[in-house]
Amino acid sequence: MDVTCVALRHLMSPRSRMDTDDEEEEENVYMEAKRTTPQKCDQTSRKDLNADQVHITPSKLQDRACGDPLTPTANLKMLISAASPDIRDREMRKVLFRPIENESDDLAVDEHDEFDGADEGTDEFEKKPSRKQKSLGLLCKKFLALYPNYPASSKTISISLDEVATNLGVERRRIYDIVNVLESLKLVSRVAKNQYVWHGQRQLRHTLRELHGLGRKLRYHLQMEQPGECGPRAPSHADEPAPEHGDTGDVDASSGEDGVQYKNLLVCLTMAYYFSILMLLHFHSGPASGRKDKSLRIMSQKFVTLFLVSKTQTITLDLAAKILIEESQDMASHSKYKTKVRRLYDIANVLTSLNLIKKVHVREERGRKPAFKWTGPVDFHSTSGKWCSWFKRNGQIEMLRVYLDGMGMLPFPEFHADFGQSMSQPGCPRLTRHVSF
DNA sequence: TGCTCCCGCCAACGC
DNA sequence: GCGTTGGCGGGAGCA
Repeated sequence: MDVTCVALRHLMSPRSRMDTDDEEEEENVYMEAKRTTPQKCDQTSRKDLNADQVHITPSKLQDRACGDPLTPTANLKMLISAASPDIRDREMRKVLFRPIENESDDLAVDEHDEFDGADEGTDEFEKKPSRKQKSLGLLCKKFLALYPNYPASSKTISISLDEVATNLGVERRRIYDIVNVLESLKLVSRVAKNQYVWHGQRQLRHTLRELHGLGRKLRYHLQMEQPGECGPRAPSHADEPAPEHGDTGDVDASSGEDGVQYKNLLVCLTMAYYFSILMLLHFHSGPASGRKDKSLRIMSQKFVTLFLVSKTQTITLDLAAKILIEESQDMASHSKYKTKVRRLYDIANVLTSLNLIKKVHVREERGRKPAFKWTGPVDFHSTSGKWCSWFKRNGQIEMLRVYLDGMGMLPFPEFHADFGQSMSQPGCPRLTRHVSF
């Protein structure tokens, strides 16, 4: 594949760049490709240059991307770009914003994905864009390139679906597909008709922790271990184990004040337990009862949850579809199954663009089977010890919140806010006195 | 041939 | 009524 971008170290010596073709460079190319302007350079013609020619200010080629390290100006730009995420993003947008119809190969820099090779041929303008060029995954990459991964929390980035659809040269329907999946991971949230707010991956780990907690609660992990077994059981709380995060070991119940705190802690945990049941009922509303329950958003959350509770973190679409069909208690007709799988492909494409999963193959009795492997963060589900310090610092209310958080019971940001607000109202601690056990 | 998934119809939803 | 949202499945591209 053509090397399309340079690593920083090459800025020190442009000539060495042309001589190198090792894996490290490839890796840098890949990492940088997400942040810098993807470029397609005529590598072969450049290799033909001799040493003297390299030192001559090169003529500006029509197709040469502005970051081409052969020109001093471009070198400067690249240096600035490397130092400034904003500039990198802007450069990225310049390329990605081109309508799909004119798109040829800019995203082919990503050698790790399956969009590779979508750019072959020189007379792309004559051709109808290929299926790959119009894929949801590629579209999602373009969408993601519009916004920073980790925006400053003080900055609100609004997304107008109409504008995005126009900019990316696609129908709004396709943007809905992407936005729904992003919304499931809280990378965006809907604020009004046609209007979303971009959060980026700021809350991603938190969201994953919630989903992981939910997955454990819903016993998805048991189904992942026994794929041949029947589908998800309705959440039964009668035999629910004690809360995993209820580690009270750090609390000294023997001393006077701490003893009172300890009792309050138990009250809180009891509340939390019953509250978590209520939240489960809210979040996991059982059989698909309406349009909303079947939405791509929910399906995406459940799909991600399956990865999070899976030991191998590898799931075939087949298995995921089966679990999800069982869960919604649809009759597992072939048609329903196919539809579910289609949607999972959509979701998987977006998750792949987010680098949260990647496509792999698993060996089965009847040969290889396509599957997806989780490649996203894995160190998201440890809250042990955390809530005890919270307890000491902020009292039981805040601790309760952290506990629920650890259980995956605070599914929505607005709920965090509401919860925090309502629980901090004067007199709120009285709530604990209303609970007897 | 089976897998993958784009595309757009059309119904639910909400103002 | 009309614009928005999104479920759904036909069918075409691709390996």
